Amino acid sequence: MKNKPTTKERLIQAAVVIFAEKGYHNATVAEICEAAEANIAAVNYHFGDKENLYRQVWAFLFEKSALEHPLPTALPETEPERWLRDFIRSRIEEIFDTGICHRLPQLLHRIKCEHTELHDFVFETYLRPGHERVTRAIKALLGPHATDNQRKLAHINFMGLHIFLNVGHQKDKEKKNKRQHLPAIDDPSELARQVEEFALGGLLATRNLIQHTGTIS
Amino acid sequence: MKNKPTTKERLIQAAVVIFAEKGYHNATVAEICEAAEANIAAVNYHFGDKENLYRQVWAFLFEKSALEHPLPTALPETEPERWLRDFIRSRIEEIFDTGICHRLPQLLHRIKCEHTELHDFVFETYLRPGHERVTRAIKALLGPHATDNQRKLAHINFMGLHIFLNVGHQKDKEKKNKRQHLPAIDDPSELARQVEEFALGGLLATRNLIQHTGTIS
DNA sequence: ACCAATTTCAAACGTCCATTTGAAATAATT
DNA sequence: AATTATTTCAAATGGACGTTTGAAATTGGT
Repeated sequence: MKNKPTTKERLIQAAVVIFAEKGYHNATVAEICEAAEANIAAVNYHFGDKENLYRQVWAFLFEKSALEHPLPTALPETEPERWLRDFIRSRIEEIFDTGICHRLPQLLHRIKCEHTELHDFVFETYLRPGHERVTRAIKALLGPHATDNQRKLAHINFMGLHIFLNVGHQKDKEKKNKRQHLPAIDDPSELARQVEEFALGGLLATRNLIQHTGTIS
Repeated sequence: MKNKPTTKERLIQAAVVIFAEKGYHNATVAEICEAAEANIAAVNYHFGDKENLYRQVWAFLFEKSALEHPLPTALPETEPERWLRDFIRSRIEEIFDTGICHRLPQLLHRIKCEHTELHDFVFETYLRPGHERVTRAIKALLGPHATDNQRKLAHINFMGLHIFLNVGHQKDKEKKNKRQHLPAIDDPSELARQVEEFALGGLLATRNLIQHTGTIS
């Protein structure tokens, strides 16, 4: 009852881990094949080239994580504050997922660092829907007086929180021995709570700023 | 009255730009030498190797930017809110500096992406003092009830704002044609104002959360 | 058992890039 | 002017890595 996975499957599995830990450029085809117990030529045979393997890894991982850590179901416009809180929580649970799903934000962290068209491909293919729903929630929360520029900046500030948290977490994973940036995460839920609070506090303060200063036009 | 800079100086100048735009690994010695109008062997002759050139670039840039965009002078403990606001403003002015100084956050953005001991070197050599003063300001602002973990997380959230803003700004610079993440920055000061407001709003909300839920201990 | 298609394999190829080398050119010293 | 030290230069070296190749091994169908 071994049912050893096919070479192709083993390559994907190995590539998920190695791409996530080292990024696209620093990962070598040789080490992926070695980890998958496959020949050096296996990647090119089964996937054509390294880049296509990378795309398959994304497809595999994203599909998996979208099931376990989906976007909040409610409409972002109706209860924007609630929606944004749930969104953050989902992202943080994904970061600290103990299964395979934490490889997705890890991979995301990596790809943001390499300038390649792969980044655009990933954003357009996988990230845009979530991005647009955040946009709508923030628009609803800030109210009709906010300018597009103010919304964009608030969006950046909002997203920066969990994304940067992810960066810190990835760094901590890399160097287990050294001093850690993050608190020990005995309880991701409590951590998520604090990030939620910071994010909403920031957004509401932004709303106040906008309403009090008013805008020309 | 030409007074053409020495080869060594030209190499540094060229390397600042190229390292900042492409990062350490993607920048080649050949292109740096070409931009500096120097021979391919010039880097090794004047600096020993590529890595050492990189360190010299940091020393040069950091010194320059520390003069133009210094940390706030006040003690972080006395008026933490004021100090943190000034800190953010200084960082944002640096990001949008129109001279050479914007290369520093750009370089910082790059180095965070490459896993190399250079990152640790840079942090320990240049960034630690600023880091510690932020720590103290946040500690003062959150009050004595906050746990170390809560402070660490608040610190991450706070720093994430301008760091992630920098990331977005760098991305926008890379692909001028494509859709931009950030608002057009006609006025960095107004942008800084909104980030300040978000940051302090977030921190104060965090303080409220801590005081209301209370901590065991 | 035989043939054809698929998959695996070790070796080789080609490219990119940091670094070295040793000679040539230039500057500094006497 | 002659000698020495410094700097520049083109070419070569060597290593890393993605990809190709063609033969060998395995699998599937009849």
